[in-house]
Amino acid sequence: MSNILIVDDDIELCEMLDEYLRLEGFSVSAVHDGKSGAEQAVNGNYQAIVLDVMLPGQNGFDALKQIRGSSLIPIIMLTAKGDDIDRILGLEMGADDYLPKPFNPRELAARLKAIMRRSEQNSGNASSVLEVGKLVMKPSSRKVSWDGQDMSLTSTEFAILELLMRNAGAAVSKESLYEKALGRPLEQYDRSIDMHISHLRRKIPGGEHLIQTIRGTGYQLTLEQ
Amino acid sequence: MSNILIVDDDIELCEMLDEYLRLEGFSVSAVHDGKSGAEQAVNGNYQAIVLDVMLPGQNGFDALKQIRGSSLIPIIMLTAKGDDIDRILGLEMGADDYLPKPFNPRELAARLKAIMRRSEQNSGNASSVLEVGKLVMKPSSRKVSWDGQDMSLTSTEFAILELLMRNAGAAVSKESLYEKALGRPLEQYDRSIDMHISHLRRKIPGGEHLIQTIRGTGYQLTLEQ
DNA sequence: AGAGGTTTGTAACACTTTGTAAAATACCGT
DNA sequence: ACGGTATTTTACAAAGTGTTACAAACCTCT
Repeated sequence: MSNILIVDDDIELCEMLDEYLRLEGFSVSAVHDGKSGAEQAVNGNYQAIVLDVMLPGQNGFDALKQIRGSSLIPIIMLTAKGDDIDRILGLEMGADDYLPKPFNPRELAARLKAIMRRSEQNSGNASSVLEVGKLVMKPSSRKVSWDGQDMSLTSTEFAILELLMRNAGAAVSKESLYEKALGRPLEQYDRSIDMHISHLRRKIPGGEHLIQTIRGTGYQLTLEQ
Repeated sequence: MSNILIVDDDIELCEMLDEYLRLEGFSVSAVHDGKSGAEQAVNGNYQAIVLDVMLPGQNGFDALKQIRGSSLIPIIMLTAKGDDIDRILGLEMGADDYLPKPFNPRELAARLKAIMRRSEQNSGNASSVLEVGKLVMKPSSRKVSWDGQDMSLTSTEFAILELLMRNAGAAVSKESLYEKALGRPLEQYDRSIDMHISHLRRKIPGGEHLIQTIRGTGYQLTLEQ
């Protein structure tokens, strides 16, 4: 059964969606402000979130950021006309899809199914645990272990390692490491990523083999040991 | 660079999209019927497909099915106004997204970026192993061994050897070695590939026999030992 | 076979990128 | 504001890559 959380202050809309989505085989809950939305969203009971941009108190963007801080749960944003689509879908915010109001509930159902299908495909291992050899990472609880032993990483090291693990076996460019892990573009003579890589290599046993340098390109996590 | 294939019989629309998507940093090609669309889509040169539902000859759904038969390339369907059912069908048939006509090109660009970002994340693809005689290469773990013994190659040497191994038994032109391994065009008096080949020959036991010079063309890995 | 031109092999050097220690700065909870 | 941690900058060493130069191999034409 797919549990959907709707976060919208329009109570009538929530009831209507509840009714329609139940017919489509979803199970629906609703809350009406961003703060409770963000709290509920990450409690692990839902498979997808429908999140309105305009909310009383904390707005939808803040809620989105807060949720993305600890979860990759599929999120559809309900936007007002004219909102900046690029930002909503972009890495900055990280929504999976959006739907401009007013919308047809059938379309919401279709998009919900689509993003849930995608996220199902993505997480071969349902519980969103990343595993590469003896390295195990749980992004939701921000824990990493090597061969069962917990290791302590700083948040930047964590972000970099997460990116590398999500692309294990393939090179990740420095550009995208800066962009996605540090949230800023790579500038000339900027060496921070190199420094963090250096630290990671030292912290992870066998790190110098695990994290390979692809000169002129970036870094890569090796798949086989 | 991201190559996009547009499959739509509306030539004006194609030109407009071409223009707009180029501004957004995509590289665009267009074909105008489903049959060529399906053929082009799977040739490996594109990172995403924009596919109209209404096409002369083979319609968009057939093309979609055909493409999905052999590729998981990201596909956005362009649907006619009003046909929710078609849209839903499209998503259930394995399109990654859809956009009802008429649409804002910005929205297409945003959705393209979104699905490409997703598919980039997904491709933790199975690690293939390349074998040519006693040479074994695992690109995902960046390891090469000769007769079971690991050898250490630099990134460029690795890239060149990978290309040669993927085309073992056939000549690989210097042009494509420069283009694909060094990521730049071959310029006059540029000898770097020759240097790297020289190093490779020295590092690989029996390298002078293994890597053959095809004068005036390029280099080739011999199949027999 | 030999002359003359072109392409390739490789050593030596020049330049670029990366590794990492250490210092400087930013950040955060108290 | 203070102390501790995290991150970025700086500086220099080490490794990798590109350029130059010349010798060797090859091709073409006579």
